[in-house]
Amino acid sequence: MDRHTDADIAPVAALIADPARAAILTALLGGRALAAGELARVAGVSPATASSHLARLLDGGLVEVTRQGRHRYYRLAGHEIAEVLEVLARISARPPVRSLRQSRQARLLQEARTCYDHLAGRAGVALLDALRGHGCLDGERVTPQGERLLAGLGVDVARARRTRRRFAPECLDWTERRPHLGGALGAAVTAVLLERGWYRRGSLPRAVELTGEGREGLAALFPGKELTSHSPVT
Amino acid sequence: MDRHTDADIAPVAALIADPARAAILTALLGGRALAAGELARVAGVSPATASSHLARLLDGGLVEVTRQGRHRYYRLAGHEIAEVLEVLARISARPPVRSLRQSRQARLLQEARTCYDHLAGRAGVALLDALRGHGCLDGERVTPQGERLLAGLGVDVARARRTRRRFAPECLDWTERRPHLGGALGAAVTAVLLERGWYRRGSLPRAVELTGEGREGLAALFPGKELTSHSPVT
DNA sequence: GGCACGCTTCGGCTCCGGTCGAACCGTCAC
DNA sequence: GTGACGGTTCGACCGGAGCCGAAGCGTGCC
Repeated sequence: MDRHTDADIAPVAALIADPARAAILTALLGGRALAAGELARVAGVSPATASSHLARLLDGGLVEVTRQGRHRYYRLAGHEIAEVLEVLARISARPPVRSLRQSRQARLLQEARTCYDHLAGRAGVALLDALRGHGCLDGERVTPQGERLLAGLGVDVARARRTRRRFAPECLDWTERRPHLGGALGAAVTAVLLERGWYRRGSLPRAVELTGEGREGLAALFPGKELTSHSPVT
Repeated sequence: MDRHTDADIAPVAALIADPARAAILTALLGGRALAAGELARVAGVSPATASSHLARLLDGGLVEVTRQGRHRYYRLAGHEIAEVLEVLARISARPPVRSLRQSRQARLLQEARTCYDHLAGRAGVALLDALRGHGCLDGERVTPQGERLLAGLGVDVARARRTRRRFAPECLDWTERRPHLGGALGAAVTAVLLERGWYRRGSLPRAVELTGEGREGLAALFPGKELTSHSPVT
């Protein structure tokens, strides 16, 4: 068989294969655009090296850039890219935890993080469970009851449905090994949760944390459910 | 942020990043186990080089091997690996077609191929459409009507449901850009189609082709639907 | 204007990893 | 046994890619 009849996956894989670039891409999985300097720090390389990596990622279409003053903010080029990184993470070994600080950071990410633009980790899995448990979702369809609940929360379900992106796929969580809500609906719900201040961005690029209002709001929305683990991460 | 708190995706990506290894993995997407020599030919490298690549893939857990006499047959290490390759293919550029022969091969693969262990290409997409169009599937659930139809075909739906693998996810087809049936159910259905001789393995590693019985059988099963394109690939 | 800062470009260094031929090991055929 | 064949291992070669310091470019601040 002639290999040229197939899509050429090697070049894209090569872009992800470098440790510095992988670190950059993983940091961008947080969904926010980050400045080149920050990314250099994240990847543990000099600004010169990071710049060269970013140029290659840009050329390969994995990231996009916007200039703002003397900063250049980089972000992932789309949710398909995020999907590739998530799927890769699922079959990659989790490196051993080396320090107390790392262990705390790891636990923060396991608890609640963004997966590009939707909620993941224990919180994301629990949210999907709660939606299903309250009969808001049937497969990928939103039930009438779900429409009411989401509308009350401020989620524009109809708008999410109009996008070309898949509506409400399950996204297998690589720390929990169980699904959380992805797709256009997952992104819309997560955007609302952040706007309302129920979750806020944490100190790590991908981490988010539940706020006091969030705890109350979610408890009212899903009575009898606990959306996060009982012991806060310390 | 410390990058060690995340799964490190770079090593796995590096395994896929080499053109020869990518060709080997893509060939193994056909779902069959192939001998080392065949894979060397497919990748366009010497047996020595291929052997070194296969050793690395084995070490990285991407492939498995079984010895049979003086042959060693390699296969993908699981459907998660196949998933990674498919997702990567989706964001990778399709290389330009260079010759008539390649163009014919490409058209064969577009028409019908296996995606590790389930049917893909136009045929796979049409099959999912037919199942949905006849009310056999509702989201990921099999309807009573679907149970009857699949049982008549000889698919053991209950057994597919018992596996730990996801039951009936949609798998976005990278040539058609529309979903086909994946997961445990997709694999079970495809196995039956091959057992019955409705499809048979083609000359290319991943290609399959509809047989005469297959055309009749599918037409009887899904009256009024055409499961493949009207013009045969020549 | 002048300086500080963020980022990129350039040049040169180093090293990892892909490549093959040749030799080696095991299996099958006769 | 002996030869053919499939596959792996070894050793040597070579090119590409990652790395950094220094210099260059543009923007913002005072």
